[in-house]
Amino acid sequence: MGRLSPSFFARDTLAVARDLLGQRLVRIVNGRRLSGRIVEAEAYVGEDDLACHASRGRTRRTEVMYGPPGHAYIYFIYGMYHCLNVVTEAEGFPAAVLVRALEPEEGIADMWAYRGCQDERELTSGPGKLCMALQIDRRLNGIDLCDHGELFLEEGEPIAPHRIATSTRIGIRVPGWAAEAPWRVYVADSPFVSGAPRRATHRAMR
DNA sequence: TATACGATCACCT
DNA sequence: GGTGATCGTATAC
Repeated sequence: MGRLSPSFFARDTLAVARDLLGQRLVRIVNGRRLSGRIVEAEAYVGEDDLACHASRGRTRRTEVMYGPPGHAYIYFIYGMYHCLNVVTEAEGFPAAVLVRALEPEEGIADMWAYRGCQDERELTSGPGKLCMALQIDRRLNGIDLCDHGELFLEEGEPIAPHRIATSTRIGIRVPGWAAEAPWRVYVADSPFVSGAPRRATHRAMR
């Protein structure tokens, strides 16, 4: 399987978010492959987007988002969870896609152990959950996903456009348009998106 | 140095 | 529907 290349990520962030649906996130742990197809993602775009961590400028934390596309921006949140993003757009412009949910494929037995849950839909149906299931933490912050041995992205089958829906981003409470921007994309009929099962409230993309 | 809070989750009613 | 856990980060003193 081919890996996604830097040119895939050096594009408009919303386009990257949409095109990441169906691609395979792969993590190697103890020589074993843990993987799943991406079914939910969110775009965070530049300093003008108040929901984006870079809205407060360039700091040690946000440094990676200003760097080259295709690198991993991994942050620690709520004292106990990690979230995985992929840096997008040209180097120097801070933007990234948050990977919010996967459909588990390989290494599911290992994911059970790392997650300690009973329902397969709970393994990777949220940004914090998928980082637990795939043993992703800040030690991997800043790595190049296009050239790394233990965390990378492989080409998967594309998702048909009529299966893709959009919504506002989850957990965003900021003033202005950022809270209303429909920059979450997900596979509408997947049981593995966060919060599923849910009623479809947003129309599919054209 | 001190403090408030978050791109979440699990468990409660 | 609601809330506590738990700590790095940004920001204020």
